[in-house]
Amino acid sequence: MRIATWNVNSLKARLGKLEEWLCYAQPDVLCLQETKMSDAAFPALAFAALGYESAHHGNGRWNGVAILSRVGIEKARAGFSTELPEAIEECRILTATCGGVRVASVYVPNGRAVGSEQYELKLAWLKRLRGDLSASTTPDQAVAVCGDFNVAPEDRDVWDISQFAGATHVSEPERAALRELEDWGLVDAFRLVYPGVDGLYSWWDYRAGDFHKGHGMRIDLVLVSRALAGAVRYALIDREARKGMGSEKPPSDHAPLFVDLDI
DNA sequence: ATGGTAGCGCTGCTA
Repeated sequence: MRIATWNVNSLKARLGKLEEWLCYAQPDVLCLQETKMSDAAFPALAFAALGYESAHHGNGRWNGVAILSRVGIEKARAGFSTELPEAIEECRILTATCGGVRVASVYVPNGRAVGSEQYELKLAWLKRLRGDLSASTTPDQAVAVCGDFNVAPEDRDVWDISQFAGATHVSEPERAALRELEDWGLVDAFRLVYPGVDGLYSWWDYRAGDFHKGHGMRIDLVLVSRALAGAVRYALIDREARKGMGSEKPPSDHAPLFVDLDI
């Protein structure tokens, strides 16, 4: 099974590129983030034409997550398993069972600035995610949590850690919240494949030519449960898709990540 | 040079 994740930064703006990418990358399951779309506008028919069933959770202007699957979608659930005020969940998580794997597409809040109200919300959201996982499944089951975590797990996951003093995405509380997910029983699949390779990123700021300078961060992750870790065969961040694939329209600021599992 | 770009949508917010 090839499972992928991509923050598309507006599905409406990226639909053509996404269709093209589906045709050559051939994922079995794809988690999308930042669709910036309402459920009513979600182009399910376009995906069905390519052989994908889909589910979407979005309100329109901000956030929005989706799952596409050509190995079935069952028991789709928008939001966390227990009700929370809308301001906390914000259309940032969608979970479904695809080909026997419980898949979550997550868009973790950005956090804006360390110590801000939004930063505290980010930490609370990650804690909530862990609570949700332990309430609804176990690491002995096939689970994959995929998406834009807005956290770089280690210093080597950013282009120059000295440029990030006091910044979000690298702060210790954020990393600790991510480690709590791993302590529950999730493994960073990309690092299983590239344990010793630095300089591999999934996001680059649109500004200042950051992509071409190699000024990026690895914040898009596929976390697999212990039950699946042994099945990880290959992983890749598709930097070509970040280049724009020859189109005039700008690409997303994120590259897609896919992981191949022997299941 | 305290900058820069993109999306949404029409004003300024979010990233």
